[in-house]
Amino acid sequence: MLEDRKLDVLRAIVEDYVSTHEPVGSKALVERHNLGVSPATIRNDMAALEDEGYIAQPHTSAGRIPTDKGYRLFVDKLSSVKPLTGAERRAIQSFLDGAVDLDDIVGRTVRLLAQLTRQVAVVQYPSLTRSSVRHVELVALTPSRVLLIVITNTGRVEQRTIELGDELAETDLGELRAQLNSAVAGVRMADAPDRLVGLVERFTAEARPAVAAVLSGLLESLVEEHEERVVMGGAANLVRFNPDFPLTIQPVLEALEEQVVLLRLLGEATDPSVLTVRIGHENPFQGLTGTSVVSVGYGTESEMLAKLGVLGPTRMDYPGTMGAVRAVARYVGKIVAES
Amino acid sequence: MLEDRKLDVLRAIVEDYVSTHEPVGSKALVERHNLGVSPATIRNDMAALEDEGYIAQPHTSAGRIPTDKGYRLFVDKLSSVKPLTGAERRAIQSFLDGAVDLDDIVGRTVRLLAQLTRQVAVVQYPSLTRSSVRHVELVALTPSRVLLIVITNTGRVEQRTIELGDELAETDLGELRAQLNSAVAGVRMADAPDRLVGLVERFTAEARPAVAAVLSGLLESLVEEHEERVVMGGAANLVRFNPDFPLTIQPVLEALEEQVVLLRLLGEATDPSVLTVRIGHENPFQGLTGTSVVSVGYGTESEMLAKLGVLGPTRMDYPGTMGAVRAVARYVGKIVAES
DNA sequence: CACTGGCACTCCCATGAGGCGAGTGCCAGG
DNA sequence: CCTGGCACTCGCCTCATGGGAGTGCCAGTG
Repeated sequence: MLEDRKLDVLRAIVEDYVSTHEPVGSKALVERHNLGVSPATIRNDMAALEDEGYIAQPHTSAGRIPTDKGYRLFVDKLSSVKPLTGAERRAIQSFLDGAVDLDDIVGRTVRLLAQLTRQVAVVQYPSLTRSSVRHVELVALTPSRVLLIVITNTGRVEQRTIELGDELAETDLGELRAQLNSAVAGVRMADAPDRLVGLVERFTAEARPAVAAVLSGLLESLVEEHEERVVMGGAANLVRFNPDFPLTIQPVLEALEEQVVLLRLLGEATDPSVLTVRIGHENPFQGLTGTSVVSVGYGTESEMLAKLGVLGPTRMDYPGTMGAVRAVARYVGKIVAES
Repeated sequence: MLEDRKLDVLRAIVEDYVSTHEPVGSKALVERHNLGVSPATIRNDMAALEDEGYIAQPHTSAGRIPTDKGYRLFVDKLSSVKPLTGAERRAIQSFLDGAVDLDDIVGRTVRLLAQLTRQVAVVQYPSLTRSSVRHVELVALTPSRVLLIVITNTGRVEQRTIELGDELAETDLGELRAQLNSAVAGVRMADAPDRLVGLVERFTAEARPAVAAVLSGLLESLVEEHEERVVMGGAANLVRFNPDFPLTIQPVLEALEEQVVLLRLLGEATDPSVLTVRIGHENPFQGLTGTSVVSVGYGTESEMLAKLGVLGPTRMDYPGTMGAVRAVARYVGKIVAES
């Protein structure tokens, strides 16, 4: 009973603080929520909550604000993901259905998430390691330089210029192209390297150095932990909807400019369909205290291709944000699977 | 004589204000620059400059700050582009030389510009319409579907899937590939369509429908007004090096998120090697008062491929910024031309 | 034992007065 | 045409003051 009410009080504090952005006091609390008890009683509960570390006072004799620990409890136990309205779902669908290619899908998703949550959106491109090779192309630039192009089934195109160090006859180039494609076309990126073993031996001794150069270039393209591309958008929301945020905005903006940081923010791979929420200090970076990240994987039913998420002040509307992130991830997953 | 000194005074005001970010008074002026006259004299000149609209007082009895008109005169008449140091040139070169493909070049250029100028950098991808075809590749996905890949001399790769509506034999496909390449390889995108006229007739009647489909796909790729891509970076600099800027930062951030706006900011096509400076209200957008844009074209010696530039507060170091922008544009032009 | 009303206390913050200092415009003299 | 002097303006910093919101504690009650 007492415990129950304490949790009610915590929930009320979080909700009020999120909507007003001001420390909330005992009197305001009983007025806005019908808790059925007097302010004095609430004060006792608040004192207890403070002892346990769920709320804090910015100054003596000010109202209370939730701590990271308080938000954590709120997210884990006191709130439920808020489903979107039908109109919102339809809007998402029609907005994403208009996409024409992968870049477009990702770009639209970022804008959509940013608009929907009024926060900063981060979307990762579908991982290369899980996609398969559709075609390998070789184009002679000069007799000793070759442009290597790898096309994946997710529509991504990887290219690199390779110095052969030696000349390679046009016929050998054609032969190599054919050999490469029959070896790896349709094969998953991760499995492709195995298929290339022993391929050098099929060429004449004089062609081998050049062939080896191409192979090693291709291997790099396939194996190399490709910097996973990440797109970010909605930075203006940082300022627009967070009037007091500007003070701490700089480290956040800096963080957002680093691809590596964005990737780490999205978190380690987990089950898709499980929302991850990192609150304040739980984030792996300095300067992101005061910032929370809501992320989730997306992909086909069977496997996760990448992640997407949203970043905003710890003082955010978690149920709503989580609902939006989850919904968008589902639609994007479907669209990527279809294409 | 009098006119000369008035211009000296304006120059001094701009320089001091840029470095201190504070209104500059007559006394400070004679102390920091050896103008050889007394503060009272300077005051008369300042009064005249104010009447003419080159400087203004934020409040009565504060120092003066340059107006947009003042900056304009400074840029046009009173300053010269500051060349970079040898160390800076070497740094640019080595940083850009490490790039492996077009995306990488553009990405590095943005980071470089942002770092060098400590402002927001904007770089446009080399325009497709001005580049030439390096190679056309056809890949049979199924007997009736072909993947068309166009590689440009600027390193850009355009792809599209084409439904033939009909089957095309592998030999015909090879023949078509050869014909296409001999027709358009090395030809400018704009001129390429002419070269394709009459090409259909060289194929057998039964192959013609499929060939025609490929041709029309290729024509679309060549002619279509491709959305010009623009990349932006260094938004954190807005906050970092402009302590008072945060107040007006929001409209700027919003503008920077719109590709279309970025494109318009870089300005209409002009001669490469001519630096464009837009100061404050000269920019075509609300909310960019207080913001200046320094931009320039880049490309090969003979023609301009795209533009790049930098955005910052009107109170910026114009000579230095212009020097950096010009130098980076030259190097990028070279690199794009070589690759 | 949990809840309540009352009360003294703390401390933030808005308000306003006062003083300092930087800078100006103007003027008379060189 | 330049200069030194001088009165004046006005932003800003500092300090003191008062109001108000909120708290903790305590004694009283069902």
